[in-house]
Amino acid sequence: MAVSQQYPNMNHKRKRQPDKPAQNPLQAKRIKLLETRKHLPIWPKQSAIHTALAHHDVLILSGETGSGKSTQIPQFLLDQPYCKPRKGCAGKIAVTQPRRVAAISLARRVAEEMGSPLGSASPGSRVGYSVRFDENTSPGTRIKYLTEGMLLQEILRDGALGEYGCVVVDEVHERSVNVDLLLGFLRGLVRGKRKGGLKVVVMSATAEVEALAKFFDESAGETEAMIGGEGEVPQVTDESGRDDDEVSWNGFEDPDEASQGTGAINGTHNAVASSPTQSARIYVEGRQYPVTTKYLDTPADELEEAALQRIFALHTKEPLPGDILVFLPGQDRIHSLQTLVEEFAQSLPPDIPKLQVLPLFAALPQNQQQRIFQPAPPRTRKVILSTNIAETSVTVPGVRFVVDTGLVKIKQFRTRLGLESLLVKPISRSSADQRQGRAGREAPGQCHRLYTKSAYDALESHSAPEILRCDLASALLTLKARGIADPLNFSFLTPPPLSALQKALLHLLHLSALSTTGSLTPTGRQLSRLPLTPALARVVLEAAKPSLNCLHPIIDIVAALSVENLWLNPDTEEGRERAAEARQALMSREGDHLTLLAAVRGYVAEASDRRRWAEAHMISHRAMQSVMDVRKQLLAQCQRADLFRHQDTVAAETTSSTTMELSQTEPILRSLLAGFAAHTARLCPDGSYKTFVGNQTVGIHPGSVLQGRKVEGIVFSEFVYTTRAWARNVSVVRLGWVGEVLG
DNA sequence: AACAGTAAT
Repeated sequence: MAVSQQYPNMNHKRKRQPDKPAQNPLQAKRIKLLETRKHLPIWPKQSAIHTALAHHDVLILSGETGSGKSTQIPQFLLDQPYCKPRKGCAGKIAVTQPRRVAAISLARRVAEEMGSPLGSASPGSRVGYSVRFDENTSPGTRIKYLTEGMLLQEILRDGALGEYGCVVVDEVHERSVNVDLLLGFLRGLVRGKRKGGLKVVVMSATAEVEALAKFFDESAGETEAMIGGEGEVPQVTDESGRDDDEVSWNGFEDPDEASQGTGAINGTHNAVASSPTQSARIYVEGRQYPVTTKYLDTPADELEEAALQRIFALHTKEPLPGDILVFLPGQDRIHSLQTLVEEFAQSLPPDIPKLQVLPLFAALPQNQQQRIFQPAPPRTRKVILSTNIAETSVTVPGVRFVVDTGLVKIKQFRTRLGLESLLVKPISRSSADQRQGRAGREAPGQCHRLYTKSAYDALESHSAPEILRCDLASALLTLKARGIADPLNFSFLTPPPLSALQKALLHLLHLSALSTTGSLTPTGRQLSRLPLTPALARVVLEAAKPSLNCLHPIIDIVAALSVENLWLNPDTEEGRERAAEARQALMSREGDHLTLLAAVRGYVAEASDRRRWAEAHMISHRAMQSVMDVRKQLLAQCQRADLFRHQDTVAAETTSSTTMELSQTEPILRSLLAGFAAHTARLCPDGSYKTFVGNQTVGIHPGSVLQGRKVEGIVFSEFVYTTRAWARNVSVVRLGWVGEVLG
């Protein structure tokens, strides 16, 4: 949760302090902020929280937007006995966040509230943060905000997390894969009675406390998470078992029932002094303005049409100020609604304020995304057409009206087919409520749902946690590398189907990350250290072999593959033609991977103005900057792992890109095959491509440079199902090479 | 003509 989300009134006018002897400005700020802190809903709960953690190892804290929990809880805990340095434990506090920006902005805010410098600014700084590419801590750090992934990395170094006396896990209701893995590890540490003791605070929006309490409280039985031991697991076999791709998830209990559990503490001193393994619960209310919610009487035939009507009804009836935020499933429908609204806006009578339509989605170039933060021209209402990016990741200012189509695009991994599908689906009730809340951040608001009340009631209470929707190979490798001998019996908050776990183990076996007995191989250990999917990490290791000798170009390609949306996606026909022309010089006949390599090399070689180079090639400068970060990190890690020892570095650095293509194309494509042997297809007489493994028909994605080409074989690093099965990021391979890797 | 929800190591 971003700081700005928790402090709707953060920009209130500050009272001038009476004149005092010269004061440290950090302390002056701290004293001013203290007044604001005292008015947060969480403030009066401080003693209840202390009592709860004095008697329990686990506290489940539920509270909605505006309670102040993300900033205040760590400060409340700081002077408690379990946050004192002691034998086997440095007593620090870790606070995990699902997003980097949230970790950074919360750390910044808490440092201000504590009157402390931030991170490495001073050795005495008591607040820091740690996110990928940006570690900002000092020897004095007592409170560390970090992303979930960073804490998992710390578990790799120290399975007991001896640095911390308390771990606070925030935004658990979002149920990212990483938070689910962390909860399993933390449960193991608390139950395993870690040396020095460990307190865990799990923070969530209200609904799921019952399931969380059960997870931490239920007797361990036979499925304890074991850290530090590498044992035997059942034989990995090729039988895929029953097909349960279509997982239905029951969700959590009703919030009303959940708050009435046996261990509940309702904000007073009545802590239940039961076994410390029993978790405590505290509920804290949020702080939001009221939002009036309206439904359709009958389902809409055409959503864009219904949205258009609602937007114009609001615009003509409601006085300014008050912008409109519309939730749509994807870029295409945002664009079509934008066209409709802009056409209609031209027919508005001159006495009515103007409309400014602003699209918002992650792939949108940064400068266009920034437009939502700029004030509209006078007598103009903004209409923001957004994907679910505005649900949690971006807070749009000025919104008083939300229009919700009730749809979202969801990625689901299909275990049996080995592909991801990206499909438009109805949102969950909690998602609908989250969207509704976006209307009440600055003033009382309205939410207009473009579906009926009964449709809302029929929605799933929560969306399925990511761990039920993703390829589990990466998660299982994470578990194995952190000493979980038998990941099939790991304590998952929501255990994935056995068939999905087995399929992932098999994939890891094929990548030589696991042995046939299921133990982690030296290769598997190396793969787990790279910040890549197991398949891409395997490609990197393959390229480092002396026989292939192409680590430098493979790092460039892999870095580009692990970043989304390198190519800008114009929304007009003319734009698409311009883009094709701009990219002509980078295009490789060998496919998308060598085209990506040419793009990365071109950008690296550009000495004067890289932003202009990116714009001229219709490439996202922001994406390219992250490619540079990933590339740098991979180069450093490969250096540290001594993977460059067999590499001909002189040749890689001095050869021009064209010469390189001739000499290194084959080893590059062969390296890709080592990670993506199952993502290969051959050309059939009817002109279609069919996969070698599974014999499925697959189309070359319209965005590929190989689109429309007929070659004997292809390898692809992404396999997605949308309107049909598509191969994305595709390269040309010889049938003989595929035969070699498939045996 | 077809196509890309959102995070993260």
